[in-house]
Formats: sequence, structure tokens, C-alpha cells
Amino acid sequence: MRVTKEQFAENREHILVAAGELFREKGFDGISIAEVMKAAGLTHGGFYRHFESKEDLLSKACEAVLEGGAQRWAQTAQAEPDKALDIIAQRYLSEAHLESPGKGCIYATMASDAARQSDAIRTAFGNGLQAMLGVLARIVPCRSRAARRKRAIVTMSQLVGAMVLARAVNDPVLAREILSASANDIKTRESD
Amino acid sequence: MRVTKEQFAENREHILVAAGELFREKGFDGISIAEVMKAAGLTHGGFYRHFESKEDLLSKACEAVLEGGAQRWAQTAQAEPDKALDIIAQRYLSEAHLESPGKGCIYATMASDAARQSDAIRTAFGNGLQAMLGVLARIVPCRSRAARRKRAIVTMSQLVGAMVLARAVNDPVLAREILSASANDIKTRESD
DNA sequence: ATTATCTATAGATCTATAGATAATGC
DNA sequence: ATTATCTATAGATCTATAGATAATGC
Repeated sequence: MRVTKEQFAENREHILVAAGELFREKGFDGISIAEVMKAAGLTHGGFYRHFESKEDLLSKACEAVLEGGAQRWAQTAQAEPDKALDIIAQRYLSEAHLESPGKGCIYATMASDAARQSDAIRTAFGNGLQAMLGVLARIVPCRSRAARRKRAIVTMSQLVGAMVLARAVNDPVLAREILSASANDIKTRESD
Repeated sequence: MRVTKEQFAENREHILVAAGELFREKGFDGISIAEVMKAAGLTHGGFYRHFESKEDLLSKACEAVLEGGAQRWAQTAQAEPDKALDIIAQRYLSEAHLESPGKGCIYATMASDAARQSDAIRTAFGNGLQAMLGVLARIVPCRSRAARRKRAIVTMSQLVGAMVLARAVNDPVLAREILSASANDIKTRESD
């Protein structure tokens, strides 16, 4: 039953990926360790060789997701410096993102969970947010450093708020209206 | 042990108020029926004379909170038509609101919970949101009907997103920066 | 020998219900 | 007689752990 070091590391990675997706889909309390382990192809009891507790898993899974999110934005910003803001906003506010919370932005799915969690998790959310704001500040159409920082914060709030609201309502017409109004606003808003 | 009709109605109201506050603070899974009933000054077992299930309570509590929120905005809009947007934004993005999620906007605390709940609850969130967007559309500085609707959606997203992000991070400086950047943006943004 | 995984379960907690109690309201 | 509340608990679920198993890696 014992596995190689490499397999052990791979299993840990599978647990983290499964947890990252399931926590975003169902929330911290909406998913059990047994379900995460099953999704990772392992049994419940083996969990504690990998993580200290469920909260430890949440913390590590959030860190991994947060890192991935900021990196993806940074890549887009580097590859397409001029169109980056439009690309990011359109992708963020897409119907595909609306319908796949498990693979989407962790702030839109778990920020209100995070507010109730430990300092370690909230620190990770803070650091991740700073990284994403750093990317946005570079691609936002404002002149001064202060204006770019401010616009980055406003844009990030708008993206997260729009997705959170669109997902909370049952009416697909309203959901799409929220997403397109926000995307259009970010696209057409003048520099500052 | 039986109480009067009036006391029964009052008890139901106490349960709803306690639930509305506790669900916003701790999330749907973060609070038990026993805890809600204790906060309402009653025992656990009596709950089921008032509500069918925990989910039924969530639904009714959300509806009550949603109604209260829209009404409060409508009052402000009527009392101070010109300064209403500034007043609402400043109040929404205040430190007092940041620190009392249990008494605050339900979209900032429970929208990601709502996304995982029943159609009935998501319909209530949709109706409540339409009501609040209706108020915002009347007080937002835009000319055409379409522009006012769009700005209302963008403003609401910005408010909710800013509060959600500010609460998710552990760094009070960053939290305050998010709130003040958004408040300033709403206050100074030109008409459309 | 060590250790990653498995099966099994202890202990805690939570929803929902059963049955008793006692006050209301016809 | 009805019924709102209370005490008590059944049944389900979940976290964390114990002990067995079997393969790795020194």
C-alpha cells in the first residue's frame, strides 16, 4: 500500500487540486475530507499524512489557487500589454467563468468564506490580492502611479462584485446583464 | 409553556432577526438551529413549529433582510435625492459596515452562499437586487435611462466587490485603501 | 525499518422528531 | 381541545485517530 516518494508528492498535488476545485464549488463547510480524498482517488484515512487538518488543507489549497490566478494575469499582461485589460475583463466576466466557479476566481467564490477563516488564510488572500492589483495597475489606462493603483482597486472590486452578484441570482437574463454592463464599462472607461 | 398568539408571532420575529444576523456573520453552515434559537431566547426543539427546515429559515430570513435593505436605500433616496448616492456609498463603504457583517449588506456576506442554495433563495436575491438597482438608477448621475441602469449595475458591483475584498484580507491598511478608493471613485465619477 | 495508505471507529455535532407539559382560547 | 414550547434522543454526518497492511528505500 505504500507508494514511492514521487507518487506521494503527486497524491498531495491531486488532493490540493481537488480541494481547490471543490472548496470553490461548495464552500469550506460544503465539502468533507472524505469527498476531497475520493475526488483525488484516495481514501479518507490517508489524508492526515499530507495535511494537519481540514483548515490546513484549505489554507494550502487557497495559496495554490491564489498563486495560479495572479500568474495567469501576469502572463496575459506580458503577452498582450495593450489589450490585456480588455482580455482579462472579458474572460473574467464570461459566461464560461459564471458557470464554472470551481475553476474560477477564488475571490468571487470564497472571499466571504475567507472573511470567517484564520489569519493565515486571510493573509494569503491579502497577498494574492496585492499581486493581482499589481498586474492591474500596470495595464489600466491611467497616468499617475496613484491613479493606476486606485483604478486597479476599483476594477478588481467591479470584477469580483459583478461575478458574485451574477452568480447569486436565479435569472440568467439579469446575470448576463450584470456581466456585460461591467465588461462594457471597463472597456469604455476613459483614462484618468 | 404555551404562549399567546402575539407572543408566538413575536418569537417567530425574534428567530428571523437572530437568523438574519447569525447567517450573515457565520454563513449558512456556520451556525446551527440550536444557536439561532438560543440567540432568540428559545430552545432548539421549538423551532419546527415556526419553520419547516433550516433551509426554510434561511429563505425567510434572507427575504426579510433583503426587503429591509432595499427599503433603507429607498428612504435615503427620497429624503436626500441629490446627495443620496454619496450618502449610500459612504455608509456602505464605512469602517462600521466593514466590521459588522451581521448587520450589513447581505450580498457582501452571503452572495456566494446564495449561489449554492435553492432556486427560491436565489430568486429572492434576484428580486432584492433588482429593487436596489432600481433605487441606484434613480440617484446615479447619468442622462439616459440605459446609462442610468448600467451605472447602477456597475456601482452595485463596485460596492459589493469592495466590501467583499476588504473583509477577505487581514491587512487593515489594505482594507481601508480598498474602501476609500471605491468611495472616492463613486463620488468623483462624472455623468454619462 | 520506515511510512503511505487502508479499514474501522471514537467522539463530537447537527438536523429533525417524539412525547410530555402547560397555557391558551374556544 | 389545541398547540407552542420544552426535554430527550434517534439517525446521520463529519473530523480526527488507531491499528493493520504492504511496499519503499536504506
